[in-house]
Formats: sequence, C-alpha cells, structure tokens
Amino acid sequence: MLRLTKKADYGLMALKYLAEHPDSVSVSAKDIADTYGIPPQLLAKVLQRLTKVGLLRSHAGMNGGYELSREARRISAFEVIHAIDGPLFITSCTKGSKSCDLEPNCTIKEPLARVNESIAGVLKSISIYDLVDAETAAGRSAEMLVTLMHS
Amino acid sequence: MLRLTKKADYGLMALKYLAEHPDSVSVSAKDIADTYGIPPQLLAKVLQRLTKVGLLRSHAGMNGGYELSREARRISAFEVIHAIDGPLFITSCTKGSKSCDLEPNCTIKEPLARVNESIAGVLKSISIYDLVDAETAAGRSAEMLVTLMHS
DNA sequence: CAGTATAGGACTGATTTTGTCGCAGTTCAA
DNA sequence: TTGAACTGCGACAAAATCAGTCCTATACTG
Ligand code: FES
Ligand code: FES
Repeated sequence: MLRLTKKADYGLMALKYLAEHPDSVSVSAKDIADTYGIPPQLLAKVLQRLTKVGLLRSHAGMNGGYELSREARRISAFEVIHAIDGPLFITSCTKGSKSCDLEPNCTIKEPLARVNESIAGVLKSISIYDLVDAETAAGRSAEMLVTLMHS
Repeated sequence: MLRLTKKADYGLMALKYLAEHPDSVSVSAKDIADTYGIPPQLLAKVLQRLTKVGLLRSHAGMNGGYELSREARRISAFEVIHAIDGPLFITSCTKGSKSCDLEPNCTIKEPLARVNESIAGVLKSISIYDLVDAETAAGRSAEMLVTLMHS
C-alpha cells in the first residue's frame, strides 16, 4: 500500500543526482541511467515529463542533457511525484474525473481527504536538497507539519 | 498515486458501518455489501482477513456475522489498511523481503523512510470512530501529529 | 436436517505499471 | 555537411497487480 511507482522513484533519484552534480552543465539521461542501473529509455521519459512541467531544463544535441530549473532546495518531492504519478489521492475513487457509483453511500471519502492533505504536506516539506543532505530532512519535516496542522 | 486499494476502502467502510451499528449483535457481510452496493464475496474476503488479524470477531451460522473486536476508538485506519493491503510502503522496493538490485546506489530510500513514518503516523492517528464522527478527526489528527513529531 | 453464514483456495478478466521500439527533431563538432 | 549524441513522442508489448467470481468445505442455528 501507499507505494511510490518506480517511475517516481527514478525521478527522485535523477533529481537527486542532478542536485549532487551542479558543476556539470548538463547530464544526459543515459548518464544517470547508467550510474543507477535503470532502463535508459524509461528514465528518459521520466525526465521528459519533468521537463514538461518545468522542473528541469533540457538541452538536445551532443553533450546535451538536463539541469535543474531551480535550486534543489526549491523543488519538493511532492512536485516530482505529482508530475510523474499524477495527482495523489488516497481514496480509491478519483474525485477528479468520475465519481464512483457508491458516492452517496460512502462516507469514508471525506475524512480520508484530510489524511491526504497531511501526506501531501509531508511530501511538500521534503525538497530534493533534503534527499542529498538527508540529516536535515526530519527536522524540517516536523516543523512544517506542525505549522501545517495549525492552519 | 498513493491510492488505497478498493479492498482497503471496502474494509474501512465496513468497519465504519459496524461502528455505527453497535446495537446489532452481529452483521453479515452480505448486509454491509448490500447497503454499500459492493460485491458481497469480495467484501466477505476482506472481512475474513480482518478477522484473521483480530480486528473483527466472526460468528458463523444463521444470524451470524461480524462485530468489532475492540471499540471503534481503538482501531486505527493504519491497522485496517495494513491488514488488507499489506505492509508495503512508499519506497518502491520493499525493504522487508527482497531488496532491489539498485540498493547500493539508491540513496533515496533512507530519507523517504522518514516520510513513510510520518504517513503511518497520520494513519495511526485516525480511528474508525473518527470516520463515524468525522468532525473530530481533524483536531485529533493534528494533536497526535504534533506529539508524534516531537518524539 | 435445512438453511444461512463464515473460511478459503483457484481462477479469470481488467487495469496499471514497466519497459521497449521506432522515428522525428536538435545540437555540436569534426 | 555529415554523423554522432542527444531530447521528444507515440505506440506497443510484457509483466505485475487488482478486482471480482466460482466452488467447496465447514460451522452454527433452529
Ligand atoms: S469509494 Fe467512491 S465515494 Fe467512497
Ligand atoms: S529503489 Fe530500491 S533501494 Fe532505492
């Protein structure tokens, strides 16, 4: 349950890699795929998607590749996951498109929406930079959560 | 993404139903399935699973059915989801059974484990009773979270 | 015993996820 | 100007997971 798709995982790994190599002007999908041992073409698609939503800047051609469009500190895990896996909804029926047939009966959706918000809050409080410098993540996460809950 | 399986949804709905009908000594799977319009046999399996892990008590035979094994306030959404959807967590590679092949390279797992804990915390702070009396859920959730984070 | 209910294994079909292939466009540098 | 090394897509195939059904056994009630 509640598991991230591999694509999202790949995306986070790639962004982390980019954050760790700010010196390189741009890194190709293949480079990242090779170092992590993940399917190059699949990673390429993930990175293309991240580019499309504006988290990355791409550069075609020889010595081309990708670079972060903002500093790692300003890219949240939520954005990445949202871009790749789509809007995260804990309820099995996606409220967005088509409400499920048990809508009138199901009273579980509402309270679970709050849980959803909490989770989104946690994810928003984690930045790519936090993945690099893992130690700071816990503290920041707790801080953000408290303020989030008081709002 | 991050969506609950329908089974887990059904399980939560059923438990909520049971919490709302404490007067009835026991309720059959069919009763619940009918009121919510979900496949009876599927719900039956879910309830069987919940019985197996001790969240419900079952009673075969005529006028048989299920009842909560504890008060609704003491059954968390986490337990229900965990029982039905299994222990798999936000990291795509289940740490429990078999570590994925990119284990040595992937440095993302660790920080994400914290996120995982936070989410589990939220789920643990929601009880079946909170689903019934939805208004209180938000408050309790926030409270629990803050204490959780400070531990 | 007859009827109703849980218990659970096996199985099929639907849906989602994961990964591949092929081709078109872009950039760079020899 | 040619070709190698890239990104950008769309379609597709393979694999895994989920949802739902069926069938049989067992337990309890009256
Ligand atoms: S399961 Fe669809 S509205 Fe709750
Ligand atoms: S994806 Fe398996 S260890 Fe990170």
